[in-house]
Amino acid sequence: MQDPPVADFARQTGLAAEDEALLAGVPLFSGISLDSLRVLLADARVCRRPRHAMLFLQGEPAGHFYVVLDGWVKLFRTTPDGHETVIAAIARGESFAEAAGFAEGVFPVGAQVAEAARLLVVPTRSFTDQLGRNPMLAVNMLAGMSRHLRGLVEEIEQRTVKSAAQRLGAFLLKQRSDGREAAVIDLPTDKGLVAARLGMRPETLSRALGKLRTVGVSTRDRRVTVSDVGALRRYAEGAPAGAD
Amino acid sequence: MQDPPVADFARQTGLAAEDEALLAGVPLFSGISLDSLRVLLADARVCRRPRHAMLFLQGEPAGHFYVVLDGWVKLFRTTPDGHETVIAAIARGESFAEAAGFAEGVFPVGAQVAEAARLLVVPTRSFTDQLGRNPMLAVNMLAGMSRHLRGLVEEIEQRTVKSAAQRLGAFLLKQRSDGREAAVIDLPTDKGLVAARLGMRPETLSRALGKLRTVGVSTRDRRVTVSDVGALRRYAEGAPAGAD
DNA sequence: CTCCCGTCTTGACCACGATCAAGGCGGAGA
DNA sequence: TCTCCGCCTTGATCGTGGTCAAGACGGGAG
Repeated sequence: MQDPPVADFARQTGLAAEDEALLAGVPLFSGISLDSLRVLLADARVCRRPRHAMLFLQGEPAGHFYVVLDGWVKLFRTTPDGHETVIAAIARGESFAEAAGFAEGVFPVGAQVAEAARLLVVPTRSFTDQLGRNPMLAVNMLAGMSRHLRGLVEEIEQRTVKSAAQRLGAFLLKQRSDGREAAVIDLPTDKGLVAARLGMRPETLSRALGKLRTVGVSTRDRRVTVSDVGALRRYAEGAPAGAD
Repeated sequence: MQDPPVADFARQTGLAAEDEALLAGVPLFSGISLDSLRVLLADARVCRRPRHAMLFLQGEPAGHFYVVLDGWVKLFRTTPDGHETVIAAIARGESFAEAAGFAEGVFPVGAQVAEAARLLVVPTRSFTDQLGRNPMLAVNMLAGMSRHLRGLVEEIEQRTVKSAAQRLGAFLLKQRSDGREAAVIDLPTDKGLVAARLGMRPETLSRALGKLRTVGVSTRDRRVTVSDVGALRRYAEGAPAGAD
């Protein structure tokens, strides 16, 4: 008997074939081969959750972490005075509560589905067990994480050097799934969430969309159409005072 | 024969006893026991470098990473037009070029000693070898890193919500080594470097120091005196429009 | 001592995005 | 159909920090 074939892995976890490509692209798993990933995620399971479903509450004990296969998840913190502030908006292909993946503890934030989601749920225990059994796997993850760390920090620091419109442009380019010159992007639930994700107020997002109209970006409700991807990319990467 | 005694470790690496406490506090090593740390750093060596010494150049092949035991190190990037921009200022108790610790490659930035430094140099190869031999060690490092990651991202995001003066206040509080109510802090080399570290221009640092004068912070050259640590802490943590 | 140069400070100005406030639009319910 | 109540947009204003520019201060060399 060999290791269980790939088909078994898919059946057990509930992962579709195209999900594997997505998983390989998750920052947390960069630097890990597809085969290793199958081992690592042997005990993971796919689950579906409707909009507004609560995944976990702030302060709840954590025994697993998540990868978003589809949809959007909102992380929020409830302040002492009962006010709710959005910490992050997690998109398809991203993981969250990863810290819970290595050491059990409590979730530092709450999580709610913002747009009907398919999630991969990974139990902490089996995950670290597998890591412990495959030393080089852990080292590769460390390599991937520290590489990712640098990129993340750089990106966040660009918040000061790039304008709101440029950040929005970069966000749209990243969302666009196909590679064609014209693209249509559907924003998650409400624009307020997108604004939170980009670290700006809804009003500013509105104005930023207005500025992008000059480089061929049009909006109808929450459907955004990019007529010239190249122009948008040039705008997003250019100097802050670019095509204005 | 047992494992080599602690004294041997100290003699081989050149680490002083008080350095170990510092190392245990390095974010990269959080979540690792002191004993494990000794194993992990068996091949590391302490070296001293005078001010202005170049540690490595941008694009140079990387075979090791650093921990600052004393002094300051400046990371910079040389732009195509020959201009030099400061990426970060690394203080005592922090590591840099850590990405090089897990996977060999080239240094993405240059590094120069800004204030006469004692450095721990850790060779990549032996470091990953040890990690591979001690699986749970790698898992613990992953736990520590992802914990640290969250804190780092949060801190950087506060750049937008905290004022320049507040960030400076938090910086001063972190620098202060003793715990008394009044404290004296010596800034590294030039104030321009401190400004870079805090993500602001030198002019803004100057004005921020001016604002802190109202909460009992006085400056002479690069010696900063905090007369009331509690007041400063209240200011740094309070609302942006606090005691102004 | 004087000159020079780099660092630090201070001032004036400006751009960006947050905030406050008012209106537009669309969907749900009676 | 009309009303109500979200969300979204648009306008006006303001605070913060970056930029440009001009002086102050201090140390080193001649």
